[in-house]
Amino acid sequence: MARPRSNAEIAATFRLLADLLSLRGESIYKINAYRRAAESIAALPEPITAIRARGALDEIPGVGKEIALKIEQLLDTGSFPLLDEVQAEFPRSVAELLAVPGIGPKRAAALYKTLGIDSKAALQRALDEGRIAATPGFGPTFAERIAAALKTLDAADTRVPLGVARPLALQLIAALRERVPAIVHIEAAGSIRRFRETVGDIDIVAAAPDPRAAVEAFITLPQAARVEMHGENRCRIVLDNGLGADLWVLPEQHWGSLLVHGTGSKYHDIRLRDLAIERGARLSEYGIEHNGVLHPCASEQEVYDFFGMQMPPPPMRENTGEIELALRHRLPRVVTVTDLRGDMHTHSTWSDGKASIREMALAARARGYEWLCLTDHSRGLGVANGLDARRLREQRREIDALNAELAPFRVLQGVELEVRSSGALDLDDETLAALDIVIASVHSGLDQPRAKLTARALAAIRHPLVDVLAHPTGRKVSGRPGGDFDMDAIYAEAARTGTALEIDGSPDRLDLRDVHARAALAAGCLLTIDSDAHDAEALANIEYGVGTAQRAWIPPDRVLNTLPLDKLLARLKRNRAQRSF
DNA sequence: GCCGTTTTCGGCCCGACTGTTTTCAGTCG
Repeated sequence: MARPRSNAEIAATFRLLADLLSLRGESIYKINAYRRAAESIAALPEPITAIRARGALDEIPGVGKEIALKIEQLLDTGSFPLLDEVQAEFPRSVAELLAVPGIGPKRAAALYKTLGIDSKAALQRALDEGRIAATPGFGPTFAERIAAALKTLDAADTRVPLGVARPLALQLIAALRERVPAIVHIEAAGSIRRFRETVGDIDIVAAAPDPRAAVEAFITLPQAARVEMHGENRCRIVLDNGLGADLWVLPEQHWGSLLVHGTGSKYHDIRLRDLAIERGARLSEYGIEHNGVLHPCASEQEVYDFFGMQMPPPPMRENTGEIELALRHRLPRVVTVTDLRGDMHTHSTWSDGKASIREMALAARARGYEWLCLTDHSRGLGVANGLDARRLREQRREIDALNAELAPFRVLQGVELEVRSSGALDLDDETLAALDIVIASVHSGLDQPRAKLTARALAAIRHPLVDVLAHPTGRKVSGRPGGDFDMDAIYAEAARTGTALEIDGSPDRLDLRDVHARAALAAGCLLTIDSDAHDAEALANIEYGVGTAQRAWIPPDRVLNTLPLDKLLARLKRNRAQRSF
């Protein structure tokens, strides 16, 4: 490997080291120390090179003298003695075996030493040749299980987008509720509840008087292509698409501790259990054991109350500093769905939406909004039936009539304005000035070089009639990486001009993503959280945007669409007036 | 290897499931 520089690369090196040491049978505590340091480094908000320059490496949680030294050697020379030594013992590709479910360090080391299996590919070959089934200590049962695991590993190679996993989870929950009416609580936990943009498997937790009955019902659901394991209160099925789904069920009095445990993250959870130990107690999904007595926790609040700390919203539970702040009662208040007074980015049948303006407005009002910005595409996006100046004037008449009828609810007329490949805006200033709000989008030419692409975004941000830059990077969760923008330049210019940056809640976009939104917040930017809905139902996608904003610790006073109508209009007007043509 | 509201030594998250285990190791979340 080239010399690691980035936090992610340094973290990956320590993960690899931990894996290789586990093959060697090194102390689990030493291995866990390296793993903890790796996770800690991966979650750092600033480049590790900057921390090193400050001489503050050992201030990183889980990094002491030894690991700090190894980090320095890694940065300077690309390796360190222990890494070289253990790699001489086990080729790094042997670590691939650990990713196969059912193979841990002991079996991986045995496979390498007895059969010379040094990679996932070699494992597959050995299985095909029947060498594993024939080896004492492994046998046909093990070989079968591993072969099946390898197949699903390849099929469901990576994590699936949140926008795919969450609806599946909600379906499973509805189906199970129907079959087991005695279920008291049930929720999608894990990375779904934390609104991570991709999901490794579905975690569902439930409270019911008879856990076993719920487990039995779950494993016989038609959605279960395969049952991987099941016991008294836990089970795991595999869905048709290869995604795993775990269910944990306990009686109602344990619901709170079970939900905390199921929500994670793993490292948040471990940190809580450490806190319990410091107080002479033990925390598990059953509750808190203190002086030999188990105190079940029926609500999450009870768990956090035991530690005298605030309860972080699930998207903040990543052990990236939230626990320390919660202990000091200094957790920032983050924006919630109920803080939002309206949606700033929606479409109708006037461009490529599926619902009329009236349908969108009624659905928005039913959500409890005070206002809705209708932002159909501008003419340049021909595929979306974009609007020109004449059609915008026609649309204004329809909106005015609707507003007369729906008052005090208000539909604001806006546009999602194309920023052309040349950098020019798609409509003239006179047309834009007549609109209530303008959000600008870079849809085309996302493969342009960094300088040109960034210049387009900056031109839009600087334009006095542009209020919001929509989905700023253009990335898609399911694959498209997004344009090579200079994000720091975009944050700086947006902060300077007061142009808001969007967190687009459409689950395939989530753009800005969590880390970008956090950086934008730090740079002093104003944000919007939008659904980008193309039909009435999709207005609910705002929840994904709010989840992403919570992951970025965005407070409500930095989100434009928490403003009531009069303040929003005044804010837009004032911002336009302050920026001269 | 790291760390400290009992500690600079002696701990290190916790419980469930699987397999072939006749009392527990390995793996997982």
